[in-house]
Amino acid sequence: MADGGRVRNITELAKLAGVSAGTVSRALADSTLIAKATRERIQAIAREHDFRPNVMARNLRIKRAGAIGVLIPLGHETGQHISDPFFITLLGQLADALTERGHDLLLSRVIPTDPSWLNAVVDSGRVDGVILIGQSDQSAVIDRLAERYLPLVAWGANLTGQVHCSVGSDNRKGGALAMQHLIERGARRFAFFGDPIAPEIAERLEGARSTLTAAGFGDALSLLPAHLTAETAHPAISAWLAETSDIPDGIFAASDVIAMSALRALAEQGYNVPSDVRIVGYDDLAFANQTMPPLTTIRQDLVAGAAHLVDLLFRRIGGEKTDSVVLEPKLITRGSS
Amino acid sequence: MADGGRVRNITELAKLAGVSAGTVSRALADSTLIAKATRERIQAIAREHDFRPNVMARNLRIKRAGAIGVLIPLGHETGQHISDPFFITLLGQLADALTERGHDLLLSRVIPTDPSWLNAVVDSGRVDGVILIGQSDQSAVIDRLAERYLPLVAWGANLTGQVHCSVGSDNRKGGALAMQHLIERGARRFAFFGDPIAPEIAERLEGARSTLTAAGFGDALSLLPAHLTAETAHPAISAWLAETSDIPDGIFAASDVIAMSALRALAEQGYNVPSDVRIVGYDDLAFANQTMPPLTTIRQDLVAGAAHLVDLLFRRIGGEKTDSVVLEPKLITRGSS
DNA sequence: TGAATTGCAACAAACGTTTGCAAGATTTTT
DNA sequence: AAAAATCTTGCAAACGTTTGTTGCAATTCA
Repeated sequence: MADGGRVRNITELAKLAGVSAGTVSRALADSTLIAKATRERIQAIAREHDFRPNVMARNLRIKRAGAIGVLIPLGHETGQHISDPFFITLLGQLADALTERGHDLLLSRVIPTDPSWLNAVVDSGRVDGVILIGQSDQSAVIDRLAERYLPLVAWGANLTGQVHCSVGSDNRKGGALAMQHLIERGARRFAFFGDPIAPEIAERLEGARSTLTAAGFGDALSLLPAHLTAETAHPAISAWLAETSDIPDGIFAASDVIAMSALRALAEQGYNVPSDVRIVGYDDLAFANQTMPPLTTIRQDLVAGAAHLVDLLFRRIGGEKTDSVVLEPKLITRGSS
Repeated sequence: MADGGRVRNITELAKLAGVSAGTVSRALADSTLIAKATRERIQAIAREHDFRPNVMARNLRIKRAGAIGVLIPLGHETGQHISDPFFITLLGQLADALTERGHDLLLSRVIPTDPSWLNAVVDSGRVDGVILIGQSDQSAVIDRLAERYLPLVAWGANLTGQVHCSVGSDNRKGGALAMQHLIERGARRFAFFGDPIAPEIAERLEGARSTLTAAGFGDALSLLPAHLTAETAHPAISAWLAETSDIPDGIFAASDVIAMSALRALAEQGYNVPSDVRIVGYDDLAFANQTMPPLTTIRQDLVAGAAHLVDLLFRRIGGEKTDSVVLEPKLITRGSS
């Protein structure tokens, strides 16, 4: 108690304890270089005055930042919002994993205007490493930085020839699984909802396409390639449905968010899911089994993904040159198909 | 281009430019104390070498942190997750508003074990101010800190006698609006889904109760007071519905997340919404008009809320002793009632 | 008892900035 | 042409830590 908050720095505390600043520093770090008696005395005084050493000064001296930058690059579409459930789910996992490792999470929603957006945060010295949630259309920029800056990992696609370390599911395989399932359920006219500008989405589309052609449905795949956020998906899909003459009976949505909007748009226009149209989503977010009907989807294990991201990042901070990780996607069958 | 990344600090750049470190510092800050010619020359060199001054050192000297701590206190229930859509929606808004003001967002999901959890982050000097998303059951702890630490604002309830500055909707009024609406739609047996341990929820319940008694339905309100997260709500509600003999025909859920789970549980047990049961939620999150049927709910304007939070915070950082803000809740009528 | 070892704490130099002050160079004024 | 005013830059002291080195006592050893 006493005069809580009086002591502003380690030197003042030292004066109070009648020792030098260095001794206080060591004492608070519980260093055995300081006699146990004085150590405990100093710690007691610190506790009494509710003193905590300034982290910034410490970090400056130590040459570490104590924080990890988590960036959400919104390259192609500024409308895409940080509150996208997918981002958020991953973010939550990251927050937990990072605090567990004693690091803070510095969140930045960044719209890459000039190509130095990434360097700005890296070179500022505020962070010990960077986790990118998604590559957007910035894969080249990321690669260029990755050549000189090790502690950087990204959620997303693992393209051939890619320099930077990524974690993501096997999107091609995921796309194949989804299409396979739709075919098995008897769908014959297919559609893909999603914007292949993002490499992940492009891969999902590729997987879907090749499965389709392999099964002999070569060109039965329509495309709604608009960039679909939680906000824009529903009107876009409604409009598309209205103007499309031959409604598909098997829809593969590039994300659960899109799938959910499709569910709603279809219901509004009087179609029944799954008897008229079957839908498969992607991600298996928390809400996927809350929809009506519950959503069949391709599961990406975000818990494992987040764990991988921070594990790889810390190994890279330690100097290791880690390889990318590709997670196995899994079909979760529910009511929508 | 050249040897990108060579220059590690301002002194090296100074050597390169043939000037002193101080001059470089001023030049990069575009201070008119430095001749325009040298200023531009130095800036050019800095650009060429892709140099950015170390933010940590700068902040230490300047005595500011350049970051705002955003804390999510999970007092009563560790199970509640950061990915709760409500938290996230607010978080996204905050991220935007803070970066706009040139501050980083330091995210912490904190489980208050000992009562110094708040002091720990405040006294560490890592942040210029703190925004709490929700008070959980820690109102007393928050108040105690608020007495000595000005730059602190919280989303949540504005209790009488409360010391700390808060932003939130008029929960009592919101509760009243919801109940009023259910009554008008013809409901006669009411239920409240939510845990009044959080002060906000308690106020919503109070508002609902007093409206009910005023309308002459004194004790027609059943309570499902379990703590309801996105994960736990559905099973809890399903169980409650199964064991309750006289199902209510008007449900007021303390949050949209709970309402959504209720929608699903009711559908599964064969009830029709809104003809059998009417439901009103709280929050008006993005997904509220995506449910089937779309959710009638009490809207909290989170965009305005977030704007208020950062505005108040920065005024407090500037030394002003601001008052709390109470937002007007608004009934949004949709298909579920 | 004198020398060698150990334990403890103080000193001071970093970490990479910013900024008040002072000094040298240039221009303006009288 | 000398004095005053103005520009421009360098110097050095902070900011609050951590940590290698040094010095002094107290202990152990021969």
